[in-house]
Amino acid sequence: MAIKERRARERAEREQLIVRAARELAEAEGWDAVTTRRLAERIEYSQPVLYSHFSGKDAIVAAVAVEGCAELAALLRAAAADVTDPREAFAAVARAYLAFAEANPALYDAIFTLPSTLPFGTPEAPAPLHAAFAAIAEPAARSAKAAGHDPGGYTELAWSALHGMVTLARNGRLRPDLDQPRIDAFTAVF
Amino acid sequence: MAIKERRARERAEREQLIVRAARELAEAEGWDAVTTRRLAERIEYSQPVLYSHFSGKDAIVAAVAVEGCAELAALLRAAAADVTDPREAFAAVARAYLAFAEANPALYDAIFTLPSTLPFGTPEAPAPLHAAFAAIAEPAARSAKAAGHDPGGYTELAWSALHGMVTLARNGRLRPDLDQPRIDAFTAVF
DNA sequence: GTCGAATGTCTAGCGCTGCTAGGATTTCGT
DNA sequence: ACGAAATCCTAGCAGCGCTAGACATTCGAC
Repeated sequence: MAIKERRARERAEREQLIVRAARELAEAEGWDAVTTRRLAERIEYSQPVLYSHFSGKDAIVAAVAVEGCAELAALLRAAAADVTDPREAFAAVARAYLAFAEANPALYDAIFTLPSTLPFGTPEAPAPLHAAFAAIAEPAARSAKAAGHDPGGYTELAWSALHGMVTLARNGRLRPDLDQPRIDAFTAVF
Repeated sequence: MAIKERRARERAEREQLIVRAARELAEAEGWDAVTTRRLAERIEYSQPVLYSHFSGKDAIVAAVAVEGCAELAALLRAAAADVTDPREAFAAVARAYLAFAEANPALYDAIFTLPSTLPFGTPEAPAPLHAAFAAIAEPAARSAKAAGHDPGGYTELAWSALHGMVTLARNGRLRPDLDQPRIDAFTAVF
């Protein structure tokens, strides 16, 4: 019985080892550099071992994304925790979101940009996905209401603006000297 | 001399054939399906012929993107052509932009989403790139000014919101039932 | 028309990718 | 110690972007 538990523990540790290796390699060199061979080497197993834990490379990326969602949710909640004004709270959430994306580009891509097998927006989605979305949507909705707007469209528009800023800036399509004016415009609007 | 011209003409036609094949295949099946083998088969040449026209697959995608920029620019200019009110003109541009993205997902990705070798935002960028960006930025700036905002940050924020809406919606991260409220919110803000 | 040079196109193959089949090794229970 | 179960591995598949050098075609000169 103790053997079964040790085995399960080792298995879980190895799974986490794979997810961590993928994440670190992606942040260091981009997702293109995350190959099954490099992951296998990094965890000191052979390639097929990856497949005893995950259905494929996509599933590894999805696991990294789920981990990232949990962290993002926690970060956004913390950003808004001591702010009572809804608009100020959402401004704080927005700044935290942008900072997260800047600090964790590969994680951000895994969650929001890369093709994904994760069931976003469905009831079956893992809890961290719900948590991350709620951590954006709830402060956004409160801010919209405080400004007299209908929260539905505004919430999604605000998130779209954040996401657009992240992705266009990263692709070199936005002017770096307009970073602050852009964020100021964002907080003025939303 | 006439032989030289015929050769140049044939070469240009073949180059255009490659770009068209890539574009059609991408729109039909996504960029993942655009492989050098499939392109070569489709234009009825062997693979290495692609490399006598383009430095690599990236360059083919870039050529598609440049073509798409020209079309987008023309479309956006046409959308705003008969609208005198700056805010209405930009609303029309926004709708045209969203419609373009929806009608041409692969083209949109080639321009705005995929890693690119194109020198966006530099003086050396091909004219269609400048034209497409100007066709977004100029109406946006006029709309911002008409509303009493500083155009710099607002212009880029507006574009970020559009781009965010396109990409998040495509990835299934936005609610389809909020499509219209989201666009209404956009035009109310920008 | 013939021939050689120039130009263009091809086959074959490289290194790399994600993934799998089946064999080899290790662990566990008796 | 032995056999079964679990785990891990090697080797290899099909596919990817790209390249070297061989082969084929076209062109210009005679």
